[in-house]
Amino acid sequence: MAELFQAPKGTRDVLPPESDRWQRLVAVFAGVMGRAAYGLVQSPMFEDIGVFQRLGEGTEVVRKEMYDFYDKGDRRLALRPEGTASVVRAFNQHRPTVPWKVWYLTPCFRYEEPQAGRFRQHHQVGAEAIGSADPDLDIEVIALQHDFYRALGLSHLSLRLNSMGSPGDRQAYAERLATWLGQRLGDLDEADRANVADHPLRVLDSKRERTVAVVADAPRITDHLSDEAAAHFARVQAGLDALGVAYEIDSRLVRGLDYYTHSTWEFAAGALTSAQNAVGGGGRYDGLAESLGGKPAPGVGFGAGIERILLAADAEEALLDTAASVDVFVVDVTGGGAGRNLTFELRRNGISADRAFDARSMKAQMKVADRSGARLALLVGEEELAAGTVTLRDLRSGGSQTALARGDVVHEVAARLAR
RNA sequence: CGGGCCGUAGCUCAGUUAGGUUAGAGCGCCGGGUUGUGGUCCCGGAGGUCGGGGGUUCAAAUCCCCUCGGUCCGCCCA
Repeated sequence: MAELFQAPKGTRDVLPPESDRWQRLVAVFAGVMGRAAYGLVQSPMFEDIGVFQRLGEGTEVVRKEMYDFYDKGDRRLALRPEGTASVVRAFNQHRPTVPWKVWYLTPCFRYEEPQAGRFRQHHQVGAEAIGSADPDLDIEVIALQHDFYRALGLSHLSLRLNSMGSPGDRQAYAERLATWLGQRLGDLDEADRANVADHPLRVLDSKRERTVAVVADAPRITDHLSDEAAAHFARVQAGLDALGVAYEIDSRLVRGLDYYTHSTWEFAAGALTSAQNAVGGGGRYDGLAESLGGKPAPGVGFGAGIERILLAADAEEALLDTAASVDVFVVDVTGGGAGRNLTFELRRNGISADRAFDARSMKAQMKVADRSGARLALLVGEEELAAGTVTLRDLRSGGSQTALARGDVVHEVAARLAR
């Protein structure tokens, strides 16, 4: 026997019926974004590694989790670890009219140890609005993300919101924080000390006990915003209030990616007890387009992890599996040809239909018909074939049967299904 | 990168503590229950190198060593 291959570590096959939940999730997302005039963008799953390195040298994602490789042309490429960078790169490349409002569905790759809600390949839906600094776009994007979760039936979600201020504010605050933390190095957890000088904001994100205790008293970014940034933040809060999107301000919220300015936020699933309870997050990234070599262009967007959303949905018993079924099941005990033709005739007239294969017995075919969930069975035996008829059996109401002329089948079935 | 738990049929698991007849169950799958008909019920069947390798022993799913997976926690993140 040849070696039995398995899906690589940290990856999963999504099969029916679970894949049906994916389809519905994506359909809900496409609906929410489509109604808000966001269009689908498809971009390559790999890019020049530089595109992702601009996400920030302070991020774990870039520092040690990148799936990078050299291709046959000696180009250094990487599989995308997140969705925003490629979209911004595409924006720079194509210069669409602004604001450019797009959504995406993509796998993301990160080389890390798998655990509950964490994979080497996971999937995100997300949206970006690029080319406008209007705080109403921050609001629009946050509210759309919120509405997406609600449309899925999720209710136990919390939204934490923060502002990183303008790029200047962020820089000034980082320096202020580095100085403050530098005076308390000895009190920090050893593992966090290395970040103080170069990536002080990362220290705010630490979950280590000693560090958390120290950071509780650290200066808050929201106390050091410029007037302009403070006004932006106030407008965002007012807008969310007006749209009924609940949130709490968390001035220590620092997300994993370094490019955020102004609004930054994260949705967590209260129903998830695992450590990986973030189901999505986003922020404004006014400096990213420029750092990717484009003209300066502000932008704002979010990503949401499909696997995590489905875990949260499981916990809330939302977005449940629905048994996929067809309307009609065709049983043919005359060899299969008549049933094949009838099945396609139904399908070509917009009626979902399936059939059995391998010339099995009528009993066996009826079992399959039952499992298929079909409302109606159409039976073709030697008698029907000779008489030019098809027997219609109602599988739900006790099994009443009627004979139909072969030529009337589609019409009759359609009429029955319409009831 | 550090740590815990777990690998026996397609799935969920017994059996491992005190090694011993052809390794079991439920579900699922296939066939049958007399002359074309599902869901309940009954009968039968297929399907497992007990994760892999080595060792101890008359004898290993069971004991020992190594190894590979899976899973979960920390850290980090969706």
